[in-house]
Amino acid sequence: MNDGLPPQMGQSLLFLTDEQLRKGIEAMFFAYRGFTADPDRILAQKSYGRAHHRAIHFIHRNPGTTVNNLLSILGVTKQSLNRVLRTLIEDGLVASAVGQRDRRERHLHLTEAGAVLERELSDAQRDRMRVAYRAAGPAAVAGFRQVLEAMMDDETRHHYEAMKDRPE
Amino acid sequence: MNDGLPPQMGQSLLFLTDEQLRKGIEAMFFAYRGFTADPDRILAQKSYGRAHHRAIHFIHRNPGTTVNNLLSILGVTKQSLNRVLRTLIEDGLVASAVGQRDRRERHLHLTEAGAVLERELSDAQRDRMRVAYRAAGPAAVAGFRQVLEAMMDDETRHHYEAMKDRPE
DNA sequence: TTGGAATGTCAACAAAGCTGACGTATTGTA
DNA sequence: TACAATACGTCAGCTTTGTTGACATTCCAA
Repeated sequence: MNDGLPPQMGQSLLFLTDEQLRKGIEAMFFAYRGFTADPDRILAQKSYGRAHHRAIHFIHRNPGTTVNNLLSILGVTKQSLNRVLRTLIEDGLVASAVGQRDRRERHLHLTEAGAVLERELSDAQRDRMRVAYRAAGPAAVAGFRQVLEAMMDDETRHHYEAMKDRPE
Repeated sequence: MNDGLPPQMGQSLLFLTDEQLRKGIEAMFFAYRGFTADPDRILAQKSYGRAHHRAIHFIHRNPGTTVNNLLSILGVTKQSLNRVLRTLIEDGLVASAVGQRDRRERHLHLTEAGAVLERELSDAQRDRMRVAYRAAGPAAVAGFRQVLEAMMDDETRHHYEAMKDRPE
């Protein structure tokens, strides 16, 4: 649609044509499918879903997080999270501990079994990521991260940056 | 976990540490939420969902596509697609035409009303994409696309590339 | 001590995926 | 020309994961 750009526009803005943007949109859609494919296969075997994966991931990254905090990271309702959390607690993958300072709060941790599953899932997901990173190279990876960060909502980016540099 | 790399590894592979990969994983998760947020708001007003958006998008990109082809692009079952397609046809956004060469096939097109909604949705999604692209710059965008393409499944990448350079 | 915040639970519902089975029209082939 | 395969649509039923709304419990803090 915006092809046939005026020549004086030069090459520098070609990446902002509708066509380029559309390619980026489709790349996001197709890549996200690959991104979730490997964990999905593991989860299906254990009758869990993506929601369980997300809960496990962010509890692992934020050990001792409260339910409310997890809620705002994941961006779902407490009822929805609660259903997932309940099965994880019942199955002994997540431990819920009453808060010390504020006993209304529940602090969440992975149990050993939970950590095992977390590792299995993140290994699978990292493997694909590693292949993609290696194929694209360090400069591409830096660009990849830059664009993704710029795509986030402000509040979301806040969450992302808050746990950005926490070493494992 | 893979921090404290041996010095002989140098800087060149630092982007493949578990920590870097994890950041990429979280960036994908958070960015995808932003990626879908704007269309989702528009769709919710019209009681449609993401599945409708995807169907509309790919019918727009592949006018005259058959149901089977759309199925393999979207990677869902025909029952699932059919439910969405039926409402779009009933609502007059999509037209289904019996094939000329093979009368078993149905060829799908957007109606004018369908094209209007497509434009509204893709405008919203492109706007966010444009802001992100502009913030990150052309080099970052190239890297972004490279990594995403490397993340796709082989079959998926095939679909992606098949409609890659079709001008609008 | 009372109001409000944090948490949890019950019920009901919707979107969107899945499997399996079946019907119909059409096409290609033996 | 029969018969098998293909393309599509549909019915029924199930799952995951999201949503609202209503309500109870617990507990901090004014």
